[in-house]
Amino acid sequence: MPADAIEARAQGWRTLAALHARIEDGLARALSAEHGVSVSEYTVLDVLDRQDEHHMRMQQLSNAAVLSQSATTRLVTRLEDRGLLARFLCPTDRRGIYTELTPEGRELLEAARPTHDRVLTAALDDARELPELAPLVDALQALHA
Amino acid sequence: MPADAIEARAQGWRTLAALHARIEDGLARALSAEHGVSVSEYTVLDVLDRQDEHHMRMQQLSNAAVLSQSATTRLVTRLEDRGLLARFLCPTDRRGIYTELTPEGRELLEAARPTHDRVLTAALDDARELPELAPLVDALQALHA
DNA sequence: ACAGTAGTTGCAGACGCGGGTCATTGCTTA
DNA sequence: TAAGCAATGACCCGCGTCTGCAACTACTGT
Repeated sequence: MPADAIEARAQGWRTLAALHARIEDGLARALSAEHGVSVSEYTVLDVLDRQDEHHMRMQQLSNAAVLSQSATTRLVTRLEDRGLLARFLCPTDRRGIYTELTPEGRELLEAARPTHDRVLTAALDDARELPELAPLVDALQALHA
Repeated sequence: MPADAIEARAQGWRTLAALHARIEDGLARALSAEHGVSVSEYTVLDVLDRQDEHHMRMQQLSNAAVLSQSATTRLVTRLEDRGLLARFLCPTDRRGIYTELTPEGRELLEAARPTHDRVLTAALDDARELPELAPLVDALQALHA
């Protein structure tokens, strides 16, 4: 592989990392301030809600949130303590534990989603103004158009 | 703004976040295992090396690494303690502090860069196989082609 | 068939580390 | 004197690693 192709990849990665950091930071502040949840927590609630059966095993969850198994346990425990989701044993394999949103969890999610979308839009528009990030923003828009 | 445009942005963000997490995780493990530096630390070394004058002020550094001022101080201190970079007073404004790579730092960076590039390439190729990430990977490639 | 045993999987707890925030201090510059 | 830059320390949080425990699976020999 030619050297400039590698450099192009590295540069792409730096761009992606920069954009990610900006968005993540904005989301973290807004979600925490307005709804008391971290980005990971919001992600878990969101993923659970999008799930067909509305429940998941811990491992799927940790995969979706890109967290370690241990971190997932703690995150779910936090959310469970706040009454936002519930654990129940998997009937067919009692090692497994399902989690599902409670009504309170769904309520918070629906309250937080506008915040999430607003901040995300703002962050993207913001990044759109920076010459080094603008191309990636556009590419992102085009992905699911 | 139409609802499906918002959903498209949200989906784009989830894709970006997922790809970012995968790459970051791979880089973190490899850089830590093979060279004993975190991604933030590598980033700082790399940014310093790319700099025209090969030195930067703390604030620029914290901006580049997306860290708080406090975290930047601690990070620089760690690297300084390991002899990888050095601090010196900014001659024109003695409130400012410049940091620059030491020969050891440059050495480590040059040893680590192949690791970085290898893992990055592998992570991208890996993501390229996943249908939900492939389009973004391609878009990233095209950015700096 | 069946009990025994080893290995695997799913989750939770303990520990250390790096990061964020806030407040304070020491210089330096305007 | 007021404002700016960096260092430092206290404190809290959340994550990763490693370890442990319980439940399940698969293989073994009788």
